[in-house]
Order: sequence, then structure tokens, then C-alpha cells
Amino acid sequence: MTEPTDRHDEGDDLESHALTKDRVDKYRRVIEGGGFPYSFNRTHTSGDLRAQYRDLEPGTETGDEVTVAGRLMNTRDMGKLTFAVLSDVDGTIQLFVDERKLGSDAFAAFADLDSGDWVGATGEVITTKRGELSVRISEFTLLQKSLRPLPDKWHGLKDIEARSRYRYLDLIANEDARATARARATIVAELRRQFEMRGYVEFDTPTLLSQATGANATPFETHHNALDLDMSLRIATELYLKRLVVGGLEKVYEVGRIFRNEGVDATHNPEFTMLESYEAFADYDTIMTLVEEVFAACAIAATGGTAIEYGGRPLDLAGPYRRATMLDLVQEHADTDLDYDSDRAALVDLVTSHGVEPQDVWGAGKLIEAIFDAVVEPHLWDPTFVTEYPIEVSPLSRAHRSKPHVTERFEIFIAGSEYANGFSELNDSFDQRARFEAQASRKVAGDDEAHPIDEDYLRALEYGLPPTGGLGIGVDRLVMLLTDKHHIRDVILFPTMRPE
RNA sequence: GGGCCUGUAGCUCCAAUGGCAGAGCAGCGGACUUUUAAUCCGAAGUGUGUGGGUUCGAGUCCCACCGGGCCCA
Repeated sequence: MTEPTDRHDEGDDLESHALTKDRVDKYRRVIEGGGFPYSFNRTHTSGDLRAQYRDLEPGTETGDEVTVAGRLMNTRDMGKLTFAVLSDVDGTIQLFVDERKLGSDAFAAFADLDSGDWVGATGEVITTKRGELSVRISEFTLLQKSLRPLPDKWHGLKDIEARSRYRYLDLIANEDARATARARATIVAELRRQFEMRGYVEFDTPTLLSQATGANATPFETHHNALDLDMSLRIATELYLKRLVVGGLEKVYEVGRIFRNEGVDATHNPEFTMLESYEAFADYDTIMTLVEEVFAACAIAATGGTAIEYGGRPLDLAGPYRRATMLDLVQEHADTDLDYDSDRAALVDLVTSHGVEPQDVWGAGKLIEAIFDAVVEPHLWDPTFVTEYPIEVSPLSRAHRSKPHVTERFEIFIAGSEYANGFSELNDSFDQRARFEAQASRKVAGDDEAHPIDEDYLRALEYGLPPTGGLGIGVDRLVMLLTDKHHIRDVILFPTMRPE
């Protein structure tokens, strides 16, 4: 993609390139003739027209005059009659450009337009002999020139790098790109609607922190000059939202941008969107039910139903979902009877036999989770709540009310990937301090992603966090699932990329 | 970090073993008053990601670099 770069860098290149020189000349003539309009009064979008004039017979003349506006996509010049496709926010509408209606001067001026130009036009709503809903125009206005040629009208823009880097072109050329962007907006709106109608209230928590907490991840580091303070971008909203519950706000959530300084691949972008929610007096069972309801509602909002396809395989998001403990799943899939009390050497052998190299600091909990990741996770196709995560890997989750070694924590897996994580929140400040200290000692032992001690959060807990059920939903992943996309770049309009 | 693949015209894609770099669409000129990726005729044009190397000759082989994709850790 060096060519577009060069032309971005050298402004006069547009005039030296055969494909853009004529467009620039036409642009200049408009400027010399008074310039382009600052606004335009449209009466109907293409969607308005399709809704209002549905099922007209071929050859209908409605007598109704409308004004439309959009980007000129494709023209079919028949001599004294031209058909043009105008693309607007709702879709497309055909312009019926008849020389007898428009006059020969204006007709010639219309022929001078280029694909990509923004055009406004007024005329009568008709249908053609073939029944195509059209506007037979009596006048038109060039609203702005497009100085560059559009991508191929049929093949569109395919290269995933070009589509991501020049997203505006992707949106112009590929209907699916627009549909996906809208689906994302629909899903996020539905998420908010679901939480709002349950009495949750959305609050903003800080992005810029002196210490990034709430998850095991590497943060982006930055510096505040005036305070001469090293700061991090947040890696979770968790501990701040729980401070709000301590403060008595009781049912809180945030759809927030999260930043993690990690690799980029099909399911990871350095900045992504997570919904976190916390509800006083709820436990993880309540939250699992909430997830079932919210996921089903999002599926219906995005696709019209809960039965979807992902990568060609059917999937149903109607609840209730299967619930199974991590240990049961590991024992089943790895065909073993090892558990949290088993000899460490036996667990290490099992982990190693599945191609994972255990670290010295890993205890039974981490080892069993490693087996789960390798052996169980890829096979969980239908929505499954995996419950009872080990204490060792869950420093913010409350210990299980009746079982040792594990917490009241779940993650939901669908189509082999994780979509949400929730638990009965750890609200005992003494226990939380002990968990933090255990994490700190892991850090000393070389685990870079171990959770740091957050003294201010402990102080908040010491004022009392009620029993609370919490949740985190990976919004980008959920959008991927519901739009049948398999690369996170397809659902993030402007993914993180190397500069050209 | 490792492995494999990949970068050719504005867009989508071809180019046997190394042998004059092509097509479709777009663009340009012309015909056509009911097209739907319109059709037909004509002319032209521009391109091998960057830098080296091997060779009489490199899109093709080698090295480095800059991007991108997939798989693995």
C-alpha cells in the first residue's frame, strides 16, 4: 500500500495521476464558480422512499416530488437516459435521469459527475418498466467532489489490511461492513437497555490510573507531566465499580474501553470494550441467569432470534445454559481422577502431557486451569457456564460457600471461546488482603501479570462491600459471535495498526 | 518469540521450467430513452512493497528491511 501513502504525502500528486486529474479539474471549476453548498435539504432517504412506496406497479408515476441526497455509486448511461445509483445512510435509490425532463445542459452536467461524488437531486417518484423504484430528477446539485476513484463496484475492497486501514472505503464499498458496524451499535444499545431495565446505572470510572488493577494483564504506561507521575491505562473497571457499590450505588455498570499491552491477533486488539456490572445482594447464580437473559436478548436484537450460525455451525443462545464445574469438565475431557488435593507431580505430568510447560509457581489450581484451557475449552461449542474456578487463579472472587480450593466464579464459553466472566465478589477485606499478598509473592517469583496490592481498594472494602455479584462481558467477542465474524478487526472500526 | 504463506494498474485477479508484464472492472472517446455488474465499438494508459545480490536476462532465485495473513508458544 505504498501508492496511497505517497499520494497522501504529496498533495499535488492528485493532479499528476490520470485517474484523479480530471476530478481535480472539475473540483476547481466548482470552486471558481462559487463553491459547494454548506447544507442541503433532503426530504427523503432511500429507506423512507422504499417504505413509503412499497409494491408500486412497474411504470408508475406517483406525481410526488421528493429530494434525495447521497453518494453517486454507479451510472448506466443509455444515451439520452441515464440510470444512476445513489447511496445514502439507508441503502440505495435509483436516479432516473431523463434528458427531456432535465434539459440538455443539466443532462450534460450530470454526465460530468464521477462515481463517489456527493449529489442531491429533486424529482418525481416513479417506477421503471422493470419496476425499480426511482426518482426521475428535474434538478440536481453537486454537494462535494470525490477526488479519488472508488474501489471496484462489484468486487469491492477485499484486502483485510486496506479494509481496516481505510475503513471509510470499506464502508463505502462493502455493504457488510456497514451492516456489521450497525450490528455492533445495536448490540451495545441492547446491552445498555438490558441493564438499565434491571435498575443498573452506568457510571464512568477512570481510564488513567497510577496503578492498573482488576485483572492480570500488562498495562500501557504513560506519564503525567504536571504531576510528574507515571500512570497506566486501565486494564479493567472492576475495582472502581466495586468502590461505587461500597459507596451505596448498589447496581452499577460501565461499557468501557480497556487497554492491555499485549499481542495482536484474531481475537485480541490492544484496546477493546468490556461491559462490567456489579449488583449488591446478588451472588454468581443470579449473575449466570442474568447472562443467559442478556445474551439471548442481544442475539434477538442483532439477528432476530436466538438460533444463530457461527462459522457455518448452528448455535442456540436461548437459556438456560449448561452449568458444569471446571474440575468435572477436566476430569471428563482429560479422562483423569486427579483433583485439587492430588499430588503436584501427578498434575504436572498431566499438564506436560498436553503440551503445556508448567511454571514453578503454579499450584494445583493453576495446573488444573491449564489443563482446562488445553483440553476442555476448545470443545465447548454450546453455551456453557464453567463454574468453581480455583482460588489460586481468582484473586477477586469469593471463596465457595461449601467447597474448598474453589471460588464462586464462572466463565461462559461458546463456540470454543470465552465471552464473560463473573463471580460472587470477594467482600472480606482480610481475605482480599491475603489474596493480594499471595499475588504479590507470585510477582516476586517472576509472574509479571500477577495482581498488584491495591491499598486504596482494601481501604474501601474495610468500610464494607455488601454481598455482590459481578460480571464482565467481552463486547467485541460478543459482536463477533452475533455477526458471524472471526477476526476482531471485523468488529472494531479502527483497529490498532502499525502506521504506514 | 518460532514456523508457514503473502505484497503485481485505482479495485479484483492471471503471468510453465528465470525469457518483451496481462485481463476484467474503473477511467477516456463514440453509439444507444427503461438499465440493474447495462450492452456494443474504439483508443489509450498505468504497475511487480523497499534496498541489495546472483544472472546475458529477475514479478519469478538469494539476502536484508517494511507491511499483511495463518498456525504455534
